[in-house]
Amino acid sequence: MSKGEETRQAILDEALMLASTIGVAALSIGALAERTGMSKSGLFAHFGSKEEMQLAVLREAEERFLGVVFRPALRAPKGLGRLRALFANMITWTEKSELPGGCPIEAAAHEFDDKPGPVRDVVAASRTTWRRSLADAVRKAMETGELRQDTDAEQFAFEIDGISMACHQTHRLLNDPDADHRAHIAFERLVRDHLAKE
Amino acid sequence: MSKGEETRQAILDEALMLASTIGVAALSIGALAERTGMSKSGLFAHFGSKEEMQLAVLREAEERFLGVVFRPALRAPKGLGRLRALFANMITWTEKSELPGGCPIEAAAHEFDDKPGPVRDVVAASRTTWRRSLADAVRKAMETGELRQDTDAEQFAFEIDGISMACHQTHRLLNDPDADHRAHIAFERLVRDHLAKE
DNA sequence: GACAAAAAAGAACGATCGTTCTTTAATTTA
DNA sequence: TAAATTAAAGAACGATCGTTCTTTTTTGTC
Repeated sequence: MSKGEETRQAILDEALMLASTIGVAALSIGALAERTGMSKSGLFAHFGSKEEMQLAVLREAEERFLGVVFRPALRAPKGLGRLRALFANMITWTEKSELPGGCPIEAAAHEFDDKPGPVRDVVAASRTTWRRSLADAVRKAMETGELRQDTDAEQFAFEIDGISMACHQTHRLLNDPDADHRAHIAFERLVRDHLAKE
Repeated sequence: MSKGEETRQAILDEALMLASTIGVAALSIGALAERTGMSKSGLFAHFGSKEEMQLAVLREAEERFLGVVFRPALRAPKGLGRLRALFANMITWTEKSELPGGCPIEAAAHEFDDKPGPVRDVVAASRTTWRRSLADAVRKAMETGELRQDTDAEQFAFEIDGISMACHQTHRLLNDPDADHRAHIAFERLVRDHLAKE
């Protein structure tokens, strides 16, 4: 890894932590430069524009998300077990990744949902892909016969996402330590409602 | 209503629309002044500080929320009917209120969850109160015998909030017109799972 | 170790930020 | 309508924003 790539990675590490707490939209070149001990122009040169920096941060966040949430879940047995693993990883991923303020993609989803442009496109694509991954896992659990055949996989994914967001808000804004527990209760109710008769 | 109050209200009207699309944190005195056709200093004088302006916007948003979501639902029969009304109003309230970018409180909840201060406090209090209102409605539906006695009202409120957030994201970021429909399906599944045996 | 290439710093730009003054205009009260 | 009060404008402030230059330093290659 060349020196350039190395510092770029160091910048992104710091940027992710910062974006986690203040959001992607509020990321400023100056603040990030100060955090990394660089000059504004030196840091700027790595991206060429603020927008490119935001895109790089989101791509990095997505890669980490996949590495911490999606890929580890593939080791779980295909079907309901894997779906449970995906959900559990989804709930805890920011803590494991030392992102002190929650998921940057989730933050960006709110900041850019009314702001057309490349950043919004990347965020929307990321969430769409993730929804599809969840729905695929649900369908696998239908194929194994664990979930009912008339299960609506997209609806299932929709509800999982909702539980995750409620958990996030309950945990981060309302400071309720029971948030994760509530999330699991909600998830298991969702599963039970779609369980195939044994 | 004096001239001062009148323009202050006009400012808040515009501020809410703007906050709906760009968020409460991104609200700037200058942009708001331009939108209302006022000078920066003239507008500024109505609040005294940016933070006070943000607080005023959030208080105004909450008041409208209560006026569009909560109070109308009180006309529905106490119990499950009222709970359904609360949920339905919750889903559609920003459209009815001509807030083109969704709920400003919801936006602020994400922007300020890691930013201690009066704004965060107001947002957190608002969400807590709303959760409590939902839980109260659930308990009323238990008293009427419509919902099971062992229903966890706080858990119920948690899940309603999740459905609402998933709906918001599905609608606004993913541009899926089925979002509201999915939300209602999720809600009715939630209700059915807690229905008392007839 | 010399040389080319890459990385970082430094300085400056116009713009906008929140805020503070002073001055003018509009409104309310007497 | 005159006076007193309030509302709004105007100008300026230091700070920060993203970005563009030029210059210096560091890195990789022969």
